[in-house]
Amino acid sequence: MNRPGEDKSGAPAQELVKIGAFARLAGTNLRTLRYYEELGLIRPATRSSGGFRYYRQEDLDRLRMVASLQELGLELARIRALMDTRGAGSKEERRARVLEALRAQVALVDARAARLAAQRDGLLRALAKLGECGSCAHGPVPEGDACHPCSLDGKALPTDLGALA
Amino acid sequence: MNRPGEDKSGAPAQELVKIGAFARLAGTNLRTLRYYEELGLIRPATRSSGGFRYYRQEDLDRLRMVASLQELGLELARIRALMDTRGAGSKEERRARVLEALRAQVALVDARAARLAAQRDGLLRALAKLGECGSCAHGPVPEGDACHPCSLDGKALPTDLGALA
DNA sequence: TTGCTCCTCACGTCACGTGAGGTGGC
DNA sequence: TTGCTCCTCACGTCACGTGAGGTGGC
Repeated sequence: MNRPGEDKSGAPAQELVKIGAFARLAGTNLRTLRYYEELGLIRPATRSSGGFRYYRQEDLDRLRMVASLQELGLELARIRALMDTRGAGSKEERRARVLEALRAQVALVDARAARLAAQRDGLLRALAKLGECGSCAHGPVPEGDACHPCSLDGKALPTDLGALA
Repeated sequence: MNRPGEDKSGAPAQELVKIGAFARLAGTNLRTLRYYEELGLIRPATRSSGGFRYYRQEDLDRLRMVASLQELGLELARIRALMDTRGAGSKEERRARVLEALRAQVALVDARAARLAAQRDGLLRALAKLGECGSCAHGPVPEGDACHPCSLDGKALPTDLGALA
């Protein structure tokens, strides 16, 4: 049960760190590293006979790239697919794959942003309408009457807030 | 085993529909209705002796409001909390609670939008940088060298794309 | 009786968080 | 030997989707 990376002279063959130190270096945590390993994203360079994971400093590059791509919103499966095909094909082909993935991500982000904008819009509209209710003597009673249409202007409430107001 | 809502004369006391019809009326599906019931958001007016759910047309109002609030991005637990306190307190208090929830939601949406904007920004930057790589003779070899810093300008690649390009 | 509708589990999704219960390493 | 670190399950999250296997209702 000795730590790996040591030859008989006791000199470390490389800089190996346990998962805790590695996580600290990378600004992440143990669970995430184990999860990434499960997904095939990063593996420790070796394991001790007791099962402890040992990482090389160089593995940080790979981990940092995963983190970077994740910050851009890519999901882990996509990131894995991208990294799996590293080294496959020519330099041009590899670049094309990355470009493709990033462009697809831009489209995804745009779609999400559009949804959020619509939500914001609906929220402001509802907020404005509820502002008017302040001066309205009507309104649903506790028993559950709903305001639709609005007693003030006869139009449906935005997003059917009728029953809530 | 007769359907509920019928008295001895066989005349329906109210308009009762089974879950399938109700889902169709509401533009949703069975699973969602059952899930909402589990969360305490909507309950069928009654059940047949065989366990079938029967809904009133009027229950549509409540369901539509859940759907509307969900479109605004509120999570179901929040929606439930809002609807649970309906009828509690004065008209003003109820209005204040709704206003509060909607304002909190605006803040949430804004935060999400900011994150998306940052992602979009990072994506465009990475895309631009990768564009330059096309004319670069360097680049990581299959064995795993990474481009950091960039061989062209000596600066770190955006979002650590170095190992990918 | 035949179908169509409905029922209740219960697993899967995504990226981890959070224990529980138990050992490795210096 | 004491602690600190690490190990492997395994459940929980959120809003359902998707079967499986079985019955209700007209």
